[in-house]
Amino acid sequence: MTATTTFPNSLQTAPAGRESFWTRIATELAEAIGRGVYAPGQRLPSEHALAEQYGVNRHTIRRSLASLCSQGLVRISQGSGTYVEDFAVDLALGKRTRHHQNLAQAGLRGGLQVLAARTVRATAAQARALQLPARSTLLWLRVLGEAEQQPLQVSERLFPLPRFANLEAVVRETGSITAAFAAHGVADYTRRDSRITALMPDAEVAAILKQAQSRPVLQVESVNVDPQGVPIEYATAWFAGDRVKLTVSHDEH
Amino acid sequence: MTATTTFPNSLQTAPAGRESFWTRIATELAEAIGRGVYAPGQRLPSEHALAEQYGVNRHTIRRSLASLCSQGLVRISQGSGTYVEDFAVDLALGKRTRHHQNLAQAGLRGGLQVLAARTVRATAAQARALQLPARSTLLWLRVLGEAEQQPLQVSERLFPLPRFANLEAVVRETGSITAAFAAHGVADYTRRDSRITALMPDAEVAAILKQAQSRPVLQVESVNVDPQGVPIEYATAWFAGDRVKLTVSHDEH
DNA sequence: CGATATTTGTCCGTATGTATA
DNA sequence: GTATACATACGGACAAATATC
Repeated sequence: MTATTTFPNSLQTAPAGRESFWTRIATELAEAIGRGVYAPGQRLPSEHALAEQYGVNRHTIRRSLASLCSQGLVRISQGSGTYVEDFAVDLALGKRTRHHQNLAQAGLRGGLQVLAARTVRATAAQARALQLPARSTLLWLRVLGEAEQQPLQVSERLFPLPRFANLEAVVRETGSITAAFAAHGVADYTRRDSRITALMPDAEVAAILKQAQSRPVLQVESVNVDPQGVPIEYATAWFAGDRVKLTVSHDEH
Repeated sequence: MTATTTFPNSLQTAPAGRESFWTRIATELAEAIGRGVYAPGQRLPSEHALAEQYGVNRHTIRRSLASLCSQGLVRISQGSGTYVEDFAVDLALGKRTRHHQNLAQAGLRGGLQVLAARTVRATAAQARALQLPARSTLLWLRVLGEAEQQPLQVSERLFPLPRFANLEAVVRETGSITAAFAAHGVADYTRRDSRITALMPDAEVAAILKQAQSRPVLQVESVNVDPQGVPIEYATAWFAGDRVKLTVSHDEH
């Protein structure tokens, strides 16, 4: 009963040269979902309730919801209700995790984009993970992973430096870590392990992921090794908690 | 300077029949860490400052900190300070995930505790996950997983009902799902897959995990199957994001 | 398991404003 | 100006799926 005022009940037909009611309501609902007013997985008010709330007929609300459904923002379930879609993407987390492959499997287009690059000295923990001497020189990349123009993850990746000197340029060109490794003679690589936790993003990560700082992120630390078992990458990735679900398959072995 | 009142400065020796100063301070600090007063990675006040704050000798504080360090809650670094460990527990997530085994591996004591139980009808999604007809009767358990008196996870678990009719009683007795399965003729079981995401807890989950509602949780959905591949459990677990890190090892296969 | 309430899906009809021929 | 086609919006009725007790 709060937002009724935006829709004057006196004029029941679409405004003259302006957009239609159902379009306006659809965008309002989409924005509310984006702001977290309706959290992922949560049920929207019933069509009847929304109709009353916006002061329009139930059919008008149905038109709006159908639009949101076709956009993939909500899932309509007969007899149950209309729910905010939990996750846009279901990413596989396994021995051979590849960003492009993951997206292709989900039927999405996207790639990696280098946001920043520089050379750094390894901290104690980083050096240990990469099995290098402390304070070794490393290539540091901040990389954005997108799918369908939506940011999915941002990651900070460290590579041993004499070996992968030209890596940044290749990643920028191809948008692929796999391709960059291949250009440096690493035809194949595997993920040794992944450490996953949930935390709140800092302002920078939240801004890059285009999500509210009050929404959580999945942090995944991982080490990739070449076929000889030599660590070649130590990465920390932050995934948009609302847009990503990580699936671990245990069917191997 | 807020909690000084609980420690009367006039009485400097250990209270008669009550717990010792260092134990009391240790639990207070642990609770403060749990409530997020001291965030993961943050440096605690110096031993000198804590001693002054609690009105005790620095050695008493050292005793408390040593205890917390042995419990894995803090990391003491000479010349630098005492830091809240980012994660108290590193849990393995694999084909054979067992709560007790996980805790034992981390050198912790703990178990499972049935908070609530009832029989429910399967929703469409649950029935699909368990490969059962819709609206099948299921056993529903809400289970708390603790380690060292600290809540680590709370889970909602669904079991097919004619088969596991007596499961609740055995779990209550033994504090172990594995034992309860064994009592029902399931000597071994494996996890088929896990779907992981980050989200904000509702008031109920936050209360059970004794964490602020503004701290994120890791949600893990999983399906366990018996040796014949028949689903026997569909579980959704919420882990305290600040106290748990999930490690996925990809070294199999 | 069954009865009942809730919620979405589909159909009917009516009216009005907009664009086009 | 008139006729036609189309999009939008309202009101009602019932069916189908789901939730609740």
